[in-house]
Amino acid sequence: MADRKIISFENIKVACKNCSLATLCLPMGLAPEDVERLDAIVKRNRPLHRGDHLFRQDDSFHNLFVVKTGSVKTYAPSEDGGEQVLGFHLPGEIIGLDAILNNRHGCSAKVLETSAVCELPFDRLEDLAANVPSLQHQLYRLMSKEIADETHMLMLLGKKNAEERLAAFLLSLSNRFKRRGFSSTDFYLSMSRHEIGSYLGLAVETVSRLFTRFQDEGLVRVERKHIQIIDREGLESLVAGQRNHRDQQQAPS
Amino acid sequence: MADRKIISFENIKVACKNCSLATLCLPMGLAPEDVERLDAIVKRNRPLHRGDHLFRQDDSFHNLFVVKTGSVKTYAPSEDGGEQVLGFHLPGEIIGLDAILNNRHGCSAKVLETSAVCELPFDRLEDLAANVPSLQHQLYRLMSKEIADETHMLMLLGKKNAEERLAAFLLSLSNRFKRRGFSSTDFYLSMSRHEIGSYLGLAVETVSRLFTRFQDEGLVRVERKHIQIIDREGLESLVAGQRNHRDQQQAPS
DNA sequence: CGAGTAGTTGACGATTGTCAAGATGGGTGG
DNA sequence: CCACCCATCTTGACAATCGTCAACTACTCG
Repeated sequence: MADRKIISFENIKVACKNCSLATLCLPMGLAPEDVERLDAIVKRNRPLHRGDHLFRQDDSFHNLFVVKTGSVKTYAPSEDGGEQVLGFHLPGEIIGLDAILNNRHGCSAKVLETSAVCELPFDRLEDLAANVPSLQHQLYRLMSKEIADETHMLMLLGKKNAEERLAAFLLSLSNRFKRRGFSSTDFYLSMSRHEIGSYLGLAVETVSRLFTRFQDEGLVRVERKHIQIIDREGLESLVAGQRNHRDQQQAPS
Repeated sequence: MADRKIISFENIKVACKNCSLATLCLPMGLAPEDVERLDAIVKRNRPLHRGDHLFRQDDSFHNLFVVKTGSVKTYAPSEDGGEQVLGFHLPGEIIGLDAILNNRHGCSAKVLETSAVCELPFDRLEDLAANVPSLQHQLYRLMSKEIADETHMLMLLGKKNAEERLAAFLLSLSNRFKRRGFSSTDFYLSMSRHEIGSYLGLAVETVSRLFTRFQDEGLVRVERKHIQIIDREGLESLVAGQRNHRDQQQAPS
């Protein structure tokens, strides 16, 4: 644990070329000299702490952010102080792409735990991309991925029931942890039940009940924030909609 | 009516520089000579008819598509022949951006009525964008808009009830028609009740009931596909969640 | 150690989906 | 040109999922 912390803090300072996330982040597919040019515009800040904001809704847009370690949530604040959670972001994931349109952030971003975050001035990134085709392409790919991911989420919210949503959520986290070199079967949630519910369009109580039910059914072991995936296939067949009847509907012509 | 048709068909052939959509499509903000370069790579096809596909899920990706006249739906087919509608696309809107990631279309696209569609070979567009900064920026903006729009839809599906969803849908169409020079208060739906329901995550019957209720409450006039917005403000206050209680929830910390 | 927040569990009700039957209208063929 | 047919839409009755309210437990953090 102490070891992990030290490694994390060293990571904060490392340039893209030495960063373990290079294969899923912006540098993916870039030639070494182009990575250096990218490195030159990346700002690396001190670690942020739980509750710190990367930006708030309506802030003017200057930088994209990439999570390096830790996790971040994006959310839409509502007048009455409520929050609709829009996404959870793990290391290597880019935040802020929706702000290019109006040069203004459409949502807020807050770190969920002590996290390191890289900052990329978008205007300089855009200039660099114009001169580095592989970077330009990678930017398009990352934006495309954001669109595809959100489309996937639309399907989840549009036609899946509570149980399918939570199962899909757990599997998504599992897969993302795996790609980042963490265990895919044993991890800690950095977000609250309430935040999970908000993200999945469910009440806290429903999330809580589902966790206990999944545990009773032997799909997972849950101990507050600590999750162990016991029966991955079971979860997958839930997502596939084994019990989903709305699926059968047709939307003809 | 005959007049409208003739105008539509003339539109099909016009180059970007003469196209009435130039202010909301790719050419927005481009210098005239750059619009000509863009024109050079745009393919303009014969009109498509109801039910024709632009592409199907898993097709390999070569072109982006822009609706010129008519309307198109994107949807995710499911094994059993069902469809989950992902979006409805009006003139000036780009389709296919989610396919850049894997060079493969993640959904299918089908025209809802006789429509004209422009085709843009993405690799040539990418090359051109690298040499025309304003085009590159416009491409980023359009992708950003796609992300922002989907985020908006996530909020709709995540925390709005049936009535709020349908009201938001009608207002969205109204606004989009207005920007395109059509009436914002009197229009025809090119999609079925079933497709609306699929898009909004509701059963057909719920959509149908809501239409009659909205009409009874004097918000709209509905006559099958013909919609007239009577009380725009009433619809807006519905969307704002006048009756929505889930809104009051907090997602603390 | 105490207070407040997060999580769990139970009881209940409302919204919305499901099933079924009927109405409407557009399209086609005689 | 009319009539029939089939898909779409509407309406009603019922049921189930999931949200709401409430009480209680268990952490976490000063």
